[in-house]
Amino acid sequence: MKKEVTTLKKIAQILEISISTVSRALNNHPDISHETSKKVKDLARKLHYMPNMFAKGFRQHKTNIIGVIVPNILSYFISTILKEILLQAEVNGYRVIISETNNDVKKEKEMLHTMLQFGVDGILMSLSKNTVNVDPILHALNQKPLILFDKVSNKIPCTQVIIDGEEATFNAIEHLINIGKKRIAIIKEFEQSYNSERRFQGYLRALKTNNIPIDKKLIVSTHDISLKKGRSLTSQLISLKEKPDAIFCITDAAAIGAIQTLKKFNIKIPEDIAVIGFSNSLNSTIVEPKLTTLDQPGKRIGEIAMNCLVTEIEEPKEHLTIKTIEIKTNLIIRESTLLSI
Amino acid sequence: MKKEVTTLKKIAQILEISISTVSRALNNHPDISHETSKKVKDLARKLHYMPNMFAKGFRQHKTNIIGVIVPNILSYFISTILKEILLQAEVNGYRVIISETNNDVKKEKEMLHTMLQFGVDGILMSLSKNTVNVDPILHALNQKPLILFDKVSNKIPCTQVIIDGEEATFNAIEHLINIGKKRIAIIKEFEQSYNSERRFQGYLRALKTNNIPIDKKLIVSTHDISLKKGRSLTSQLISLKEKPDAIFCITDAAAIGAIQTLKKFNIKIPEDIAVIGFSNSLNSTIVEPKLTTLDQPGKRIGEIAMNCLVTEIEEPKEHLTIKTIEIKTNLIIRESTLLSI
DNA sequence: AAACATAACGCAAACGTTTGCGGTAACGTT
DNA sequence: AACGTTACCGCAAACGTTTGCGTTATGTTT
Repeated sequence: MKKEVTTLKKIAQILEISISTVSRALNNHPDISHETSKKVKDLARKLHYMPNMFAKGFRQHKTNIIGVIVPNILSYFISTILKEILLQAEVNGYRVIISETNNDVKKEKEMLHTMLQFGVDGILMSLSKNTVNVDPILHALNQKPLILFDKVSNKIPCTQVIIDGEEATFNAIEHLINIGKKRIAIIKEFEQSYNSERRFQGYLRALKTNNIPIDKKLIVSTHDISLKKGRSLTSQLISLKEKPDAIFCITDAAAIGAIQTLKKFNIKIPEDIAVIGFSNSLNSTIVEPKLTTLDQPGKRIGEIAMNCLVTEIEEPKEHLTIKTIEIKTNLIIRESTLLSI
Repeated sequence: MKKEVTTLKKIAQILEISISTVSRALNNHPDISHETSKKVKDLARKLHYMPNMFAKGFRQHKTNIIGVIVPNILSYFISTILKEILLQAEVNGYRVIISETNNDVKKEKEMLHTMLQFGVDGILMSLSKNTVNVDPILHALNQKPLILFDKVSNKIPCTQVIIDGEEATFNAIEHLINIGKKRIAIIKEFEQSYNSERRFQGYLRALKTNNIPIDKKLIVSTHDISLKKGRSLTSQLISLKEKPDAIFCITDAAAIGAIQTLKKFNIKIPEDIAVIGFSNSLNSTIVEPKLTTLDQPGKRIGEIAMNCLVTEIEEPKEHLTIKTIEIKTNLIIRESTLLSI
């Protein structure tokens, strides 16, 4: 199992030169003659020399590891982001440690601590659902570059990368209005959800802009949005005296639940009630009718977040970088809002 | 940004004792008096002491990092495994570095190299689709504990954790036979896919056991199984003179494609043609009719793989551990095979 | 009282790498 | 001939931690 490991020392001994020369040769230091440089490199290759990352990281206080903390790895959207983060990390010569909080604030704090202790060069993080005390994060931010994505908080002064949910929702609602819908319901989360709240703002603005009165009965909220909640809240909506003629859900899962319930009660989609989701998840094209939804470009988020982080790591500023990058998104129109006129 | 960092040295200076004593105190070495031990620990806490992992790993040649290499992180099944790996890693005090190969053999080799160079304590790996040259993996296996899961190869002498696809498929096919199906088609991958091949063996055995002749026209293969391929291969199947009365797909995605095509041609599911998939993915309950499928307990795989690896790391043997752990799975019967008799 | 055991701690080396500084030789310049 | 320059290389310290061994003081046994 154990293998003889080649070090600079060994190479130096064989070649009868000093360790420093070997080190410099391998790092292309100009002080080394082309001849020795070549000898060293050849031997290093032959002996399968691998620099000991620990000695290296130990010396130069740089680990080339980036920590990523997300609530739930099972989410397709998150996976998309992770995929791109991994790619960009590789391109930039970093490795990635991933941790999951499962929306547990205590764990979130622990993971943050572990990562710092481990000496990551920077942190990419998506907050868990009920992070109220941001002190641990501020503390981390004080030590290493940290960037928030998707699930963010305006209480934390750092670079944040998010989807422009406000405008996205605005467009989606206007699309519903354009196809003649007037009683547009929304299924959302409670106020503490940043994303939900922004989407709700877009909903309100679209209605206001188009002079449609706001009916509080058409605004329903839940703590844990899901397919099941989509179903139950939809039952609630269609039992109203004045039914909605469209339902906007801040999540594809909820939208699919809505569709299932509507079909169960033989309500025609989109003629009677149109449905829009949010995410452009895989399921949105499997469900029938296919779901109109808002694309969530996870790739872009991952790409931007990672590149911002690398910049902050490699070009450290005196003061914290505070900026919010909002990524525009597209409405993908499918059968659930496609009126065949 | 930079923060004063507390080291053993600093604590030692303040307390006017030696560094070794501080180290031992924090590591609960018996040589240290309870009194000093307490003083040290108190001060350490007060100064937010964090052991420098690099100095530590450097000293004891142990990183407490485990490398995970998978073909594609976007797969729900893989995500499930990863989720459990992360959990078990945390429980056992390890951190996890994840890399994606995207089924690129060259990248696979690189990742392996990087991980070894980085000094991971062990590797968990799922092979990419077309890994033929296993030398790099053998080389890695020679240096550190390595365990394969899901996508494995019998050319590599190590612990392997897989789903018992043979028996699973056998059960699925027998289920089809039990509901009266006789011309059972299979949509699979070409021979080089280990998993596909094992499932195919189960298919053959089930037919043989039940004295059903094998019709080669009902066996279709592809290199890249997917939803689209599920569609096209199904069109191919239903254009046969003697149509199948059931289709078994080695993948949920392909099965959903099959369902879509069957519906398009107004073929009744399951009366005319029944469909079974493999994975119990999220989509399998969204599609209509809901898909009968085989559960893939990713959680179990992740759990077992991780625990085996930890054992191999912490209790090293002289010889390589060679064993294959096959996890049984359940048939989940849903509408796509539910004949309402 | 001598010999020994024990508890508690310090010394110093070691892990593999990087790097500032200094040194040597060879050459070119006045 | 004396000096400056350049190219190339080695010495040794440093990073923070662990650990074998040595040391001291104290207590215990004969």
